[in-house]
Amino acid sequence: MRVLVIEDNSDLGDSIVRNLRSIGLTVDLFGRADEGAEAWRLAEYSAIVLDLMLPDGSGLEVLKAARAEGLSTPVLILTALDGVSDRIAGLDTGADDYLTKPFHGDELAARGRALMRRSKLPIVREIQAGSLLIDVEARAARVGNGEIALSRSEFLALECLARNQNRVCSKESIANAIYGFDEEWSEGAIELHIHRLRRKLSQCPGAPGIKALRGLGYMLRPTGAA
Amino acid sequence: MRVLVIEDNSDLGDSIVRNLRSIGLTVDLFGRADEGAEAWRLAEYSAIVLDLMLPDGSGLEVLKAARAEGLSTPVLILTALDGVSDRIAGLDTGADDYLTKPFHGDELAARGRALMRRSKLPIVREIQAGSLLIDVEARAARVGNGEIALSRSEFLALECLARNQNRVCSKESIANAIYGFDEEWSEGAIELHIHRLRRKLSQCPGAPGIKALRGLGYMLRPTGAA
DNA sequence: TGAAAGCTTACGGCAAGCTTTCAGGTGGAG
DNA sequence: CTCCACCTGAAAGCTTGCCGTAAGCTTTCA
Repeated sequence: MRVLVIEDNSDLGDSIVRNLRSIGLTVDLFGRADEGAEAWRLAEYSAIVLDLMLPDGSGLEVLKAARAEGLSTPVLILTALDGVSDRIAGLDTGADDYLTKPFHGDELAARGRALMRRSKLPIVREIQAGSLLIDVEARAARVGNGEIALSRSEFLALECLARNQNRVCSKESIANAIYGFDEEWSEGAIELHIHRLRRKLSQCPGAPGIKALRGLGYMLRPTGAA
Repeated sequence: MRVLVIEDNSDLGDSIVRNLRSIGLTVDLFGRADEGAEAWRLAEYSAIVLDLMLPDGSGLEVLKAARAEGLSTPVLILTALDGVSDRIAGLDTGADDYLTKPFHGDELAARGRALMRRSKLPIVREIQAGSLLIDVEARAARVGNGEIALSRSEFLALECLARNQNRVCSKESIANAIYGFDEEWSEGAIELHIHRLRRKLSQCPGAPGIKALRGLGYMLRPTGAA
């Protein structure tokens, strides 16, 4: 799941990013309103965190414009402690929730979760793929009783595959699940992650396998055998 | 457990903070009514200590507004010795108890404890994590019959982990359990607390372990082995 | 059969986490 | 007031595990 953060204060921005990442989200951070506007045209986000006080104009206007364009992603706005009017204006303009600065990291994570829960997107806490069960919240993958220890990248790749059962996941879409917007990545790295994932899955009897589709990508195969 | 203190006299405020902290609470201190009002919207407090004489208007009004918004946290108000009418008005407005200045630190602590005991909030007094039992009120951790001696920070960290079984606790959320709003903290310090906690837990056969999830945080593991 | 795509292994860099040490601070006991 | 025990966290060095490049091998397809 992918979240866009638009915040010019880099300390606060980093903290937000770390926090959201800690609950398993992939995060893109931008410091300016126009960059953010461009980003949400390019990628599909599950939620957006928007600071209203930005160096290049009010975040409000950008939000307004985006809603007019048909953006339906849930938006959480950040305002200064005393920006009551901003806050109200924000909610009028199409924000779904707000948070005043300063705030606790926990609070942000909780609001984020609530936001996504309320959104139309079906938030799946557990994904079942044959005998494989992925617990997104606990970041754990199980086959029967056995838990499979996965690294961050491996988990995200598997989650992407499991969310798209019987559909092909291109390397690019897997990369999008693992890496942020501006991070570089190579096909070799994806192949390597798939390789390590396969090795771990194969040690678990009954676990599904990953099939490669030449030129297209990968697919999760319901049963371990063929 | 976390407490909000709204008190403009900084000497008195500090004294209250020290006092409450000494009985194991995490405390946020604010000097103005509006700051306090924002704070209790943002974080979940177990109790609130509110001075009625504040520079920016009466604490009473703020309390009234908050109750109207649905705040159900127990509130303890502080009044001057001769502010009888204030006191009565306070209780009418939705305070749960009062204390006249000057007062003894002990008295404050005792009232605070009583307040939380009486609270309607579903405060969990005991948390079970496998063979580990945490008595929040008595600030004690037990495995079987053996009690584990923990420092304040260690206890709070463990409490945070135990409240979130099968979920990842980021270092930030653990820090939020230990430190107040404006206190600085370092990741190293959290790691250190976890380290000491682990050492104590490991000496107790059957106690759960703490698993590190690289880049995400920590998780309490139901059984010591596995 | 040759090229492209995918697979596998090896290796090194790097960041996260762990552990130890040390010093300052606080609180309680004498 | 002094002493002592304990709690706390900064600092430093060590360990671990993740990640990704690189290189060579295998498979697939034209």
